[in-house]
Amino acid sequence: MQVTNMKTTIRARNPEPLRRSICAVANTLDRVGDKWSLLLVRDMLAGKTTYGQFLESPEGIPTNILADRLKRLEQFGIITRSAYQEHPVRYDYSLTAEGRQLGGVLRALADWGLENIAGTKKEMVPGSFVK
Amino acid sequence: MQVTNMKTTIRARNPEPLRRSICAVANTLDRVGDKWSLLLVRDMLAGKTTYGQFLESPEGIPTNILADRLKRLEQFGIITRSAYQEHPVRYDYSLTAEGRQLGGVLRALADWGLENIAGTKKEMVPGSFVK
DNA sequence: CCTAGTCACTTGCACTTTGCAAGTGTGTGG
DNA sequence: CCACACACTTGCAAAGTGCAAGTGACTAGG
Repeated sequence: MQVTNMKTTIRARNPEPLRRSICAVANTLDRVGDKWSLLLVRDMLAGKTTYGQFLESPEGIPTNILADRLKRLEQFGIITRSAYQEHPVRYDYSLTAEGRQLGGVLRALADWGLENIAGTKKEMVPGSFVK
Repeated sequence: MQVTNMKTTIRARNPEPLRRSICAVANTLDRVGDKWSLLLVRDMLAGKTTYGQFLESPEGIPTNILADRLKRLEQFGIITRSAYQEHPVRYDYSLTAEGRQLGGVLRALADWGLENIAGTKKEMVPGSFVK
């Protein structure tokens, strides 16, 4: 079918890999709309900064997914990586201003869950969602 | 099909299939934290109600995913399905009060995208996010 | 009555992503 | 030299996604 080839051609030529539409919601979901990314943002808003700390969260993110998500979020400009020591080099991760703005999304998700899913709790450091 | 029946049976019997943690954010993401669910909620907030209308959205959801997500969202109590005509039976879908409360999440996602992703637009019917 | 068309799905299958376990590289302390 | 810790990377099976094609119920046209 021609339509499929067209789509592929458009994708290959377009510098923005897979933009599903110009909708702000869809584009945001393409960056952080998966099972893990926003949980990492949550952890960073709660003060976590290192690979090891992210692994301690109760949801139990797999290590390969964690490494991949940290890369992605850095590419999107949501987090930054910097060495906090040499010998051996150890990196920590923290939110950019852009990433911190996701606090609004996190707050909305938490509010909805608290109101509509029994047994959920707001486990955050008090005030961490409040910019 | 046996597999599908199994899945359905397990879900029906087990009120909470896979709870990753008690965190409100994580639980909300387990319900709507995928690539498509929140776009369907967006469409319904914009006034769409039928299967065919959801297919018209610019993101191009595959039909099998659409059918699956409508089932899931109904099971979670976020949407309801009802026949809007007999002969032939045709169903339409609309948000429950619980589902409409996701408007807050959608608004937060849209705000973030508008501010941080170039070329995005708020394509919604004016005021549709504002409860 | 036969054919074409619409709507709402379902099915098949290739491809992609996820998740568990195990391994790797670079260092420190004993 | 050995054990250990941290921060990853790799292998591979299982699950999820997406495209295309098919199905069933019905309707309108010739």
